Amino acid sequence: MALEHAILVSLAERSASGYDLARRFDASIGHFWKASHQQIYKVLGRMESDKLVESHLVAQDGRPDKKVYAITTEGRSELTSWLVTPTPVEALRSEFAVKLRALHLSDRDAVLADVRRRREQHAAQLESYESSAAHYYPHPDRLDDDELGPWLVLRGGIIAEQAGLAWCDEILKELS
Amino acid sequence: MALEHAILVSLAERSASGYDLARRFDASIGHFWKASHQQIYKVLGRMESDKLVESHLVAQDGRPDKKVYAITTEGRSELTSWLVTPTPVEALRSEFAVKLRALHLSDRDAVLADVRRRREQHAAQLESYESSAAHYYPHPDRLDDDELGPWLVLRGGIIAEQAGLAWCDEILKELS
DNA sequence: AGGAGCATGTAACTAGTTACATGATTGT
DNA sequence: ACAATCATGTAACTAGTTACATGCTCCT
Repeated sequence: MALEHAILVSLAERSASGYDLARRFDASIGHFWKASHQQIYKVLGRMESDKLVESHLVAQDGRPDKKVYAITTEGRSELTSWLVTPTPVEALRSEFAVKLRALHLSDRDAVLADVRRRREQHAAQLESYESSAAHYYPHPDRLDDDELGPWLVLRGGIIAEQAGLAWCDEILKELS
Repeated sequence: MALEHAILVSLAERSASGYDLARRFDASIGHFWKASHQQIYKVLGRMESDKLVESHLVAQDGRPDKKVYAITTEGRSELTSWLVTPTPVEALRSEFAVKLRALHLSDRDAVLADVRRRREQHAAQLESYESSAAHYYPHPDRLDDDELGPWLVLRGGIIAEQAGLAWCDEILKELS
């Protein structure tokens, strides 16, 4: 399961509670790996019994206690060996492509509206990635060692959104 | 569940057995929606009890009998209403992006080898899409009504593979 | 008084994967 | 003799989603 590994990556950077992880997944990593808090709590529980992570309770004032998880030595070695295994190409699953393929059975205006919606979503996501890039990496030609990975991931997001946008534009050209 | 709808699209074009569907999913639709034969049989069973499809046995000589499924009127109306509902943007899940993000914890050569592998896979897939396009749609400016959808889907595949390739090249440039 | 944010979870369900199981025919 | 193709499935498991559940504090 890759969520486990995504959590290990995140905890390797900094220890965190389930709640913290859920927020991190909403922000940075979450663009490439979504996870709900329910799923995170469940997986953290299993990871703890597998000794990949360990937790200790931290009392806070004015806020509920939190259970802070840290990666263990075992977790780190699991992470290291996962990092160097070849990654299987992920199967892309596109409901939209299935609908588009059935265009001749469908309603042209409905498809058109759907494509326009998608186009706007791609445009918005692209803009958000680009402003992240400008904000966090103003000098992409001079990146620290630990910035290169995140930067390249962000570039991947930008490239993917541009491609999504280009596809929508091509569809719109054909349909309207 | 979108597999149900992908099956309905496929059966709306032509009736088929579970086995036939599995092969179709391996070929055209499968580039955008993978499904194993086990899963297809299971879903077909449910769809039959839901009256979206109906089957009859066809005896063949020299080959095992097959159960040919056809879309029902109810299936067709389900399909029609699904086709016009707005499509939620699919969350992209990239194990590769998670690994790349952890580049500073990883082995540079292993990542490099992985990226090269992915690059070749994208290149191979792109070539396969492009030869499909050249073969099935030699005149993309004069497409029949029922060809436009599949053509646009193929274009989406081409655009996505080009983007994947471009990303790999950018990573390779940074890493080597 | 009400909503947002902090914090943790359980339960039930749906979707998808992997392993197992069978058996005939056709081609090398 | 052996592998590939045709043909259909079951069983066990893993991953992920949706709905439900609780309770405190801070801000408006």
